[in-house]
Amino acid sequence: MGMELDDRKKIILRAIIQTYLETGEPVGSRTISRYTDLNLSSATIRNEMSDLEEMGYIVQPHTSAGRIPSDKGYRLYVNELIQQQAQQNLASQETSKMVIEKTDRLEKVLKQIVQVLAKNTNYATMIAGPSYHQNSIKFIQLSRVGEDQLLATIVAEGNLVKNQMIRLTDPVDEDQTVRLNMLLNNQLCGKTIGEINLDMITRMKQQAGIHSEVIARVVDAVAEAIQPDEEDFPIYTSGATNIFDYPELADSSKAKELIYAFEDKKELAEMIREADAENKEGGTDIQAFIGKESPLANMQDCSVVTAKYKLGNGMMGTVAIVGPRRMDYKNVVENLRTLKTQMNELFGNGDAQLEGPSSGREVPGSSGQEKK
Amino acid sequence: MGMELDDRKKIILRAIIQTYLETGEPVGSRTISRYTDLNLSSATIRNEMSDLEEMGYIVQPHTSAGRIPSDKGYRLYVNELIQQQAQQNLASQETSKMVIEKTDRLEKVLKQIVQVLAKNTNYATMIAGPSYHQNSIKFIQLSRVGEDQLLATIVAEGNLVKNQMIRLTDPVDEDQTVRLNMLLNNQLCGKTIGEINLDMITRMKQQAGIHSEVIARVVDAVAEAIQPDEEDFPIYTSGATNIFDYPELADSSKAKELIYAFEDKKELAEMIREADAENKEGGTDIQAFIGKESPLANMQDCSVVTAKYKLGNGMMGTVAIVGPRRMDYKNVVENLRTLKTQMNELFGNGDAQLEGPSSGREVPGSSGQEKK
DNA sequence: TGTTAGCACTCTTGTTTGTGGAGTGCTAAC
DNA sequence: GTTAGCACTCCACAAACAAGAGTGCTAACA
Repeated sequence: MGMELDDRKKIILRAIIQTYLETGEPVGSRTISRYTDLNLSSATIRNEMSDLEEMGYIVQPHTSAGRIPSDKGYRLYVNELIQQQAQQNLASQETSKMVIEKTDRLEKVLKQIVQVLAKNTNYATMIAGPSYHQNSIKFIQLSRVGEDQLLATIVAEGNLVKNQMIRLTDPVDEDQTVRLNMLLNNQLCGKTIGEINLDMITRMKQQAGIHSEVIARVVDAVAEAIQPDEEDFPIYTSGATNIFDYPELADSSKAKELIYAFEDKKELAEMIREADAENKEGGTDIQAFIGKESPLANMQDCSVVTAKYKLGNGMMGTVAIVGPRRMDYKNVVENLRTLKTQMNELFGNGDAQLEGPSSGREVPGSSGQEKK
Repeated sequence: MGMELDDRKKIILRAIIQTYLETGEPVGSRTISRYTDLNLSSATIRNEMSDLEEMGYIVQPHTSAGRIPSDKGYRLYVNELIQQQAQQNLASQETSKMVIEKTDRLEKVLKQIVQVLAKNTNYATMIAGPSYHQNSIKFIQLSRVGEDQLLATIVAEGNLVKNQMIRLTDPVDEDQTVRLNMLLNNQLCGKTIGEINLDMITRMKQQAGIHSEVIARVVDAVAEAIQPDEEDFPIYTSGATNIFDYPELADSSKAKELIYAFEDKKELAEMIREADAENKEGGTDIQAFIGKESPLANMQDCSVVTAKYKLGNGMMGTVAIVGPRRMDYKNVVENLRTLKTQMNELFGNGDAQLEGPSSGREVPGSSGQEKK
């Protein structure tokens, strides 16, 4: 019995998958017989398909229907695709129609990315910005806003900015503010946010001595500001409604769950984390989760393709594209690859060219011109 | 012919509407005959319904089906509802299960509001935060980040904070920075952001004299930071997926448009603006847009109920609830009313109790305790 | 004059039934 | 190993049908 996956079977499998991706309907032996240049009759194809089914690469929705690819079949196809692409990754990039405008606000870049990807692929896209957590603090500016109010402005590597209002029980004067400012800077500058732990904070409180009450509050506030909270993992999405274009996802119950995930974003953050975790072991930067492999329960009927990108200043972002199982993997992978080169062009050459957002978003960036 | 809307007709109409709101299905004469305590036979009801239809308060989906309320019918019902509620608005408020936690970050309050409303009503909700535009500038802090970089931190009334990175062509020293800082503060403090126009900016550039090149860039940057941009109208949404629970909105094409509006938010901003515009003329603070009255083309099949709230520091926010035509107006209006009292409790007593977000969102607020 | 019972009629909704088509598996011939 | 042929299966779609809900109208009634 011809039970190994010889070349002919591969060709047929690929033909089945490609046809199915285009039409979305189970594909029969006759179609393949014409579609390929193998010059085989439908009967022969039928035999091969029977084998392919037994091997688990394709399935029949019901007897006497055509075949559709199984997750295993997609897997094979996608793996090949990713490897192929990796080799000739310079060839097709020039043909890309992706345009990421230069801008100096990270937030805007991220929004653009998801929008462009959503438009190019017609799937739902998302991107997770860099986590504030791994950046080190550049400096802290303490300003008196009123008698008993201070504003702490914390600037981290990559020009991420966070603001924190501090309301005090007792008034402070300008002098104290300056001293506090120095103390904070001495202790915290250069440390990464992850490094700043409770130990350090209590030590600072002790060193404070005289105004220990005031400083306790200030230090606490600053500590809170830089603690990674839910907002620390900013996520932008675009094209969530694209899923309505794919009938297999558009029925109310599934669509509701998917859309909810894109609205809520907490689940998405979870997904990104899981995807990143798996990505570490694997070598490639592009990762595909097909059907049941999907990291999220809601997305068992979808495929998710993720990729990691440099965002300047050593920050990394992860982008994910969510579509139906029968997504156009080729197009998706191509888009992700061209995005990669674009990002390298934008951020590859060394130093900061854009400001990071505060806590990931929404703080206006520079109007400074980029050095071209 | 009994062509004026006498009391009995009103009762029947109300009964029809209420029943329809509950069941979602056309309601027949027999149902009303039992449901009301009028003790009338279905035949009589039929006659009355025939009249009501001729008057335009109800319609028949097809011959020999029950009746459903028309927009005009809803209008009457809702108007009554709003007025009734306005009178007895103290009675039922205690029974509310709405809980807005005290917190000192405006952003979080807004998020909470939409979430609670979405949960209580099971409709899609949104809130537009205060526009930065009408607030006046409290002070500006200019900090040197590097040789050729400045960070401008702009604090406005209500403790809205904006950050703006400024990249310069030439380096500046500490001394210049301080002088620039003073100039900016002298000129801009106390002005509302709306007041700061091009005139003022060019005047400042002239006054600058010596480092006019540097100051031009700084002033421009600050000006840009406080210009109302798209982000100036922050909108939070929740429960967009609730619309899937209402079959009349859940079919793909309509759902797609609605969900898209909630994802994109630009359209929502537009809607809020229109609603606010209409709200000015009308006296009441709660406004209902029923079916075709809806301010957005996408929402012609929905009803939208909006309300305005104080958010402290004289800021106003507008909240909107979007559901099917047959939404539970009573519950919605009740929820909006209790929200109103809650907000008054939280923000009614005078001064700033929370920090505003930068550009409306995402800047960490104070950990300072509220004075209770 | 307003109210009610009765009845024929209409329209929707759900179910059943039947038919065409696409596709398969198998067998036998090449 | 490949292919033609054929019987069989199953879905998708349409037509036919029955049940139910509700109406409008007419005629009787208080």
